[in-house]
Amino acid sequence: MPPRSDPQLPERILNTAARLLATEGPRAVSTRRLARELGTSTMVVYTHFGGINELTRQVMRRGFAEFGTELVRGAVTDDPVADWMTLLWGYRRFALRQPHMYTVMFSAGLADFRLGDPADFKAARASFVSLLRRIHACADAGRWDVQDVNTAGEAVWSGIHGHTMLELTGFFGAVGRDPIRSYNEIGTRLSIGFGDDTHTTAHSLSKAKRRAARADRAHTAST
Amino acid sequence: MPPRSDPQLPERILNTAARLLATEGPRAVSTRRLARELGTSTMVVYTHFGGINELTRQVMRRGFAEFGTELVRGAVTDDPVADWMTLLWGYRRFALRQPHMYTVMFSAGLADFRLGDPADFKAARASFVSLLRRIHACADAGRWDVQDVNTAGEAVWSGIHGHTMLELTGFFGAVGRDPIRSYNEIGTRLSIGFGDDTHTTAHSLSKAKRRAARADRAHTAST
DNA sequence: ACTTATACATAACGATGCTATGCATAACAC
DNA sequence: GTGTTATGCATAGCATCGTTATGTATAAGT
Repeated sequence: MPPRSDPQLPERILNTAARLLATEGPRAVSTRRLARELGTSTMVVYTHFGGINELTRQVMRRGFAEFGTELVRGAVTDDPVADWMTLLWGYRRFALRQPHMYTVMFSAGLADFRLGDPADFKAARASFVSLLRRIHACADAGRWDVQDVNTAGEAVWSGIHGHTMLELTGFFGAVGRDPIRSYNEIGTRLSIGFGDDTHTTAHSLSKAKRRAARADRAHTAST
Repeated sequence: MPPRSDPQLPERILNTAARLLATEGPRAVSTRRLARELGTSTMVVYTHFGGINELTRQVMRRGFAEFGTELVRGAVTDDPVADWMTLLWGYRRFALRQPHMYTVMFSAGLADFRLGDPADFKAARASFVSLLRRIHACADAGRWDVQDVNTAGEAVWSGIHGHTMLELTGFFGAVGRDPIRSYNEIGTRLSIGFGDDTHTTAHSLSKAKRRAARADRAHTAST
């Protein structure tokens, strides 16, 4: 019953919104800007998404999917602590590559995201579950002594999320400090705090850093 | 040369802005809303502050001052780890009492704040320094083995900042988890990770929690 | 072929930050 | 005491934002 000149207009709106978010930040994702980019009117956002908030939620859902694949990427080896640290570096890599997306996902938008349907929240929680799995492996291997995996996961997530937010706001650059060094510190102290030996933790750390460097090179080469 | 009907109008603007931020959040702090509250025009914000960003910076400066006094409040005892954990609970207490202020201070506004004059940045860093002092005490007492106090401080700050942001966005409430439990976990694992004994850390933790409960009661009684 | 429903454009409302303009007045020079 | 000057403030307007009401053209159903 409608004209529907372009059957995949919703898809194009989503792509444009994601591109504008990545390149120019959240403020560039406006109904009028999208209409200008797409050659349409501002109404298309409301016909297909119901508003700018709902559109942002859809973009966030994509972000969480991409975030999830980034976190699962790392292989499972015989060194679960190194595997865990690899996930930590993957976490940081995603945030640095998509700073605007990460900021929207975990600060401004998270509250709205939570209020939506439970399916949305599960998308966000999926990335957290992959962290829990790595923690569980460390406990199973006898490296860590973890009573409650969820609590441990929340502590780890707090550390890497806080560091990421501080790094994205430019704190480390402003005081001339190295963010990699403190990121190492978080992983190291937590691993020891969970019961691992100091030297084996250091060994796992250097292993994970080598993997992270390889992953960085692989990405920069592919793009 | 000016009429200057009210010599302390800037002060009143600041007070109103701080009140609106605390009670209704950042979106309520607009030039038109301020003009309505104060019975003036929107121009007063520009004559006295140059714009809404500069006004926000001034409000943040106040926030950091209050934040600093909250963090220094705790006494220095013969248990430096307990003193450090007391600072952590004070950190959380401030954020929960002034959620909007904390959010502006450490996410949206921090970047702008950094770009201002160095005096502003020192105000923000002062609260960080009081954290470093507590860490130094733990190392001096032989409880912790810390190579670089700054790096350790950044790791600690990342943990408590990340946890605070997650709690303020409503994450723990959404999944039905206890934020106090994971906040304990952060302090405990980091303290052990820095080299402290597991049992003495637990002892210091319970000591700090008793102090925090007392501080909470003292505040609720005074207000 | 006619009816119906709907995707989209146009236009407008209230809100935002900010700027240009004008005025009334307090502070200065004498 | 008088005149000049500079400035705090109000008014009005600009561009932008999200959203809604309205009209129209067209694809789908009968």
